[in-house]
Amino acid sequence: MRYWLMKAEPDSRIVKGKDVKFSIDDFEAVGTTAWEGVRNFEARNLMKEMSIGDKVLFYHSNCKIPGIAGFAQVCREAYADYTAWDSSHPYYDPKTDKEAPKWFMVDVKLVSRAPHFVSLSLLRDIAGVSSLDVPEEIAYVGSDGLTAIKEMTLLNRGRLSVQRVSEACWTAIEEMARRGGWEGGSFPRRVKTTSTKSDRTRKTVEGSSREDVKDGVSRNMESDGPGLEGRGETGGRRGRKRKGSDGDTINARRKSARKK
DNA sequence: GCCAACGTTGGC
DNA sequence: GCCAACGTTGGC
Repeated sequence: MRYWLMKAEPDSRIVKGKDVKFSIDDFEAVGTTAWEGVRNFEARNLMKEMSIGDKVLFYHSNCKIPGIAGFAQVCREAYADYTAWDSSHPYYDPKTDKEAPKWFMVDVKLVSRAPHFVSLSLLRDIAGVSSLDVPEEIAYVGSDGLTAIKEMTLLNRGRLSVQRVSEACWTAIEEMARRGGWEGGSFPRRVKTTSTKSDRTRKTVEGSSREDVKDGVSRNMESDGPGLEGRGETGGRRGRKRKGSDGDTINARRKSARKK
C-alpha cells in the first residue's frame, strides 16, 4: 500500500473555453473520477506506480485556502489518458499518438471529506516548529507525525501535482482531519510574527528556515525522478488534474464561475 | 548536452 | 494581481 497526494483546483478557471475546476464538492457529487489532464512527466510516472487501494490525499490547489480537503483511494491503475487526443479538451496534446500513449491517468474514488480541512498554512506552521515542542493542540500526531509533515514534498517542492506521501504523514494528516483541535487559534501562524509575505521572500533567499530541517531526507523520498523520458519529449506543460468539461464519463460541474 | 529564455504553477 | 520557483524548449 502506498500513499499519495493529488492536487485539483476547486475554483473555476476557463481553459480553451472549458472550466477545469474540480473541488471536493464536485468529487463528492461524482464519487469516482478519472484523473485526466496530467501533463507532467514526473507526476505521470508516479501515477503509473499507483495500485488499486492506494490512499490519496485530495488537495485543493490554486485557491484562497489551499489544503487537504478529503481522502480518496485509487480504484483503477494507470491507463491511457484519452483526453490527450481530444482536440476540444483543454489539455489536448496534438503530438501524441494513439498507438503510443504518452499520458496516463488513474481512477480515484472519494472515501471521505476531511471533517476538518487541513490547510497548507497549518502544515507550514507545524513544519516550522521544533521537534522538541510539538504544539499541544496537535500533540496527538507525535514526533513521527511531525517529522513526516516536515518532510512533505508539498512543503519542499510545491509545484509537483502528484506526490508521494509517507505512511506516517498520511496517518498524521488523517488524524488531524478527524480530530481537529487547532482551530482555537492559539497555534502560532508563524514562528516569527512578521508578515507572511516577507517571510516567504526571506525563506527563498536564505533557504534557512523551517523546511531545511529535513531537506536531504525529503529529497531522497522523491528520488524516482522523471525516469526515461524526463527530457526531450514535447508537449508537457502541466501537472495538475484539470477537470475539463468533457462531460461524457463524468459530469462534475455543479458550481459555476466565481473567480476572475 | 548545456543553459538561457520562456511559460506555467500556485501561494500569497 | 504579483511574482518566485521551476519545468520545458530550443539555440548553439
